[in-house]
Amino acid sequence: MLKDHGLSVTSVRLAMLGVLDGHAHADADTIFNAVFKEIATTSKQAIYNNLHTLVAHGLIREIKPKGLSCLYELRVGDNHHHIVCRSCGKVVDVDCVVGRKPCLTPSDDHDFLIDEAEVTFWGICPSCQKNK
Amino acid sequence: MLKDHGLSVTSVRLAMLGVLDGHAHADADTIFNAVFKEIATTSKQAIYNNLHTLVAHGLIREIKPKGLSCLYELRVGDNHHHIVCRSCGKVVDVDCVVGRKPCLTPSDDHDFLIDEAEVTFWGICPSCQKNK
DNA sequence: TAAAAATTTTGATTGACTCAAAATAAATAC
DNA sequence: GTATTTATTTTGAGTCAATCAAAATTTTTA
Repeated sequence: MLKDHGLSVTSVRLAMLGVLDGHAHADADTIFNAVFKEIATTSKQAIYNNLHTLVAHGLIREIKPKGLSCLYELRVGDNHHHIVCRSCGKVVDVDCVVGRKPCLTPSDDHDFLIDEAEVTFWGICPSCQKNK
Repeated sequence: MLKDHGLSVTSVRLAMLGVLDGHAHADADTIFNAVFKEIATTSKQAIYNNLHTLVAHGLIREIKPKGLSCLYELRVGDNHHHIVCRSCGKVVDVDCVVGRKPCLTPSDDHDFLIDEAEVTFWGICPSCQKNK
């Protein structure tokens, strides 16, 4: 997968992809800590470098719900959306509401060349509802 | 308007609302600089304090497109959406795609109690299209 | 007008993220 | 396989939006 994109295969990258495979919507710090358990010499900077590189090559997707750090996920290219808990910040995926290429058409595009519609649902997750 | 919400009427708040009235999607720094022209003794902290207070009382709305600082606008309660230019960061409003309470229903709510659907369209604005 | 409450100012601080350059590892050419 | 080139990683400093805390001031209430 990395080679297909002309990227070097490094232990840090493999570890990062492994972490994301087991933990969608992880932030840079979470990924760093998880990778650090395997590779004690790794650095935050390497994590940031690779996150940017992988995003640029479309291997991972970056989202940034208000109030949270950037989150990363392996699901790319399917234009799925997210529900975010206002209370604990938990994020879950939801398939696109409308169809394949969904809400790509706003009521008025103001002559913008639109390539993505990002949808974020906000609410309270089940466990935070209980704790209230 | 401020009094209706039990808030003190201060010169800084009036100036801020005036700025937002003339300039939707302004960030804290922009608002500070504009207010500073009227009230040379004002501080960034006062701006931040009031932005939070006004947001909490629902008098203004805060959005935070990825890569930009928090932006503020007077249009509240109508669940409108935004188009953001990937190149220059310009933001424009779009009315809700679907209707009054639009996309409030995702394909699967995962038992979240959802209260808002935030839609951000990403693309290239007309003037950035020309400069390409 | 005085007392109480809210706001503003001032200054320090945080934290995610970035920048830059030397050190190292991976890929390519021989 | 080894040398060379290229890409990645490490290290350390630095940025910037935003936050925290407390004293000073303004606004509101009595």
